[in-house]
This record gives sequence, structure tokens and C-alpha cells, in this order.
Amino acid sequence: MAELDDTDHRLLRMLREDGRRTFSEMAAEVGLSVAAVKRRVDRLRDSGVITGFTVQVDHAKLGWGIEAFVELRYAGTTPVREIVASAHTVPEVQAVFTMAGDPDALLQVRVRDLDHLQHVIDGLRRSGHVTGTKTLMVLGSWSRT
Amino acid sequence: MAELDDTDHRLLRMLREDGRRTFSEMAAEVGLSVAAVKRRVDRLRDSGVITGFTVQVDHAKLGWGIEAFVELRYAGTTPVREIVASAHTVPEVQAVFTMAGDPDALLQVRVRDLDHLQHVIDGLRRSGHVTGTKTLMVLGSWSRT
DNA sequence: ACTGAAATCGCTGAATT
DNA sequence: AATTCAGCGATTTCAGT
Repeated sequence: MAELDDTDHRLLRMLREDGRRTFSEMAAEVGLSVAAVKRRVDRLRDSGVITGFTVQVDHAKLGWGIEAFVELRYAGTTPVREIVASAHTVPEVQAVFTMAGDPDALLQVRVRDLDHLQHVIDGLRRSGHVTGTKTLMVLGSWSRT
Repeated sequence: MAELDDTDHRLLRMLREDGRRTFSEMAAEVGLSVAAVKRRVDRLRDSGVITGFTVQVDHAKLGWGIEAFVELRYAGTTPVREIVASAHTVPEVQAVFTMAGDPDALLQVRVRDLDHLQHVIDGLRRSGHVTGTKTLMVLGSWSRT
């Protein structure tokens, strides 16, 4: 577990709000030189606290307007790595969470419409050792970032 | 819904893999000038397809090693906006999804340890009109980005 | 819409305290 | 660990096609 001071946390918070904020801007805000800020951000990357940078996309604007969570139940013998392996090959699956207890996994999926969702769920039920699904349709969402 | 050609989709994919990729790199890859790539990315931002840039963080490295989903059920009279409003003031809540049917909402939470999780769940049950919770502990996860 | 060039601004590494 | 400075590369704007 990495040792971070207040300045590191401030830099992380700034980058969460805008991952393209420049070192100069951040330096001015925390009261350090540009090179010092760069050294800290480099260190956060090297220590694995920062794993990458990415863009945030409005999927609805791209025509993928439906979001859902699918709870999966598997046959008792199915190893976890097989659950993840079979689920993440489905392009509509955005994230896979393996769970303790019931259900065995939770999938976050994004689809164009309800027909499309039906098709994805059918595919999941056919593949592997899925013994049951429960689908939760997302009506709205809020995210901290 | 925005009109995007193949080049726009390629640029989006590149930025999802690395949100700090330079215009020069992307220009070389898609075979356009730097100025043309910048114009396209600017347009994706202006049209709302790109909503922002952010950093990806390994929360376990920061000592927030436990992740869970909490299904919430509310009294029938509770308006959706009140569900979201009360949940997103809890700092441990990373995301709020309001759902069709049962449960009424799904919260993604991150905590330091199980005591901390217990405390967060107790707080949720006390606040507002929550009539029941079910907590799903995350053992492992995979995400497309 | 894209190109190419010019000006500005930010990034990076080395030397220093 | 932070600062300063110099060299380099990226961003941004604009005229031209």
C-alpha cells in the first residue's frame, strides 16, 4: 500500500476530474514547481496507484442507450476464471464482477435496444454452465467521477 | 445521436486505451494531419460524445480494498431523485443505479474493510425510506477499458 | 474537411540546493 | 525532495486548397 501525502491526494483528485489537466495548472494549484508535480505523478504511475488514463464517453449518444446488470448463477463446479473468461468475450459486457455467495457473478452490459439485450442474455445462458440469470434494467445512473 | 465515421471510432478507441495519447501519435495511426485529428476530437467533445477525461486508480493500493454492490429497496412512495440524492452524499458510494422493478437501486461501494462496510450499510438503512438491503461482495473484477 | 506552417505553451531531464 | 533552466515536442490557430 502506497504512502501518499495530502498533495498526492490533491493531484489524484484533480486528475480524476480532468485527466488531461496540465502539470502547469496543477503546479499552480498545489504551489509546487512543474517538475515536482511531474515527479509525483510519475511516481504514482510507477507505484501502480495510477493504472492509466482514459476518456469518458456518453454511450447513449453513440446509440447504445440501454444499460443493465445481469446476475448469473453457475453450476457448483464452475471455476471463477472460466466465468470471467466466457463473459468478457461478449462485446456488450462492460464489466464482470465475481461475487461471494449468491449470485456467482454480476455483469454490467450495454446494448442498443431491448431486442439486443434479449439476444445477449440468450447468448450468456447458452454459453458455459449458467444455471440462471436475473436482469436488472438501469433507469438512471450517477457516478462519482 | 451523433454521426461518427470509422476514423472517429478509431480515435475514440485509442483514447479509451490511453486518454493522454498525443494528437501526433493518433494522426500517424489514422493517416491524417495533427490539425485534422484535433478538430475531430474537439468535435467529439463539443457534441457531448466525449464527456471528459479521467485517471484510472487502483483503489486497493490506496487501502480501499473491499468492493461491494448493495441492492436497495425503498418504500413505494419514495421518488427516484430522493434515492439518488441521499445515496450520493455517502463518500463510499462510487455509483448509483436506479432500477426498474426489484430492487429499486443498486449502489457500488468501496470501503477499507468489513467493519467499514458494516458502518456504511447501517448508515444507508438509517437514512431515508430504505426498507431492505442485500449486499453482494465482490471477489474479483474485470473491466473492458 | 484536410494540410502545412508559425507561434505559443507544456513537458522532460540534468544540474543544483 | 524541490527548484531552475534549457531543449524539445505538443497544442493551437490560421491561411490556403
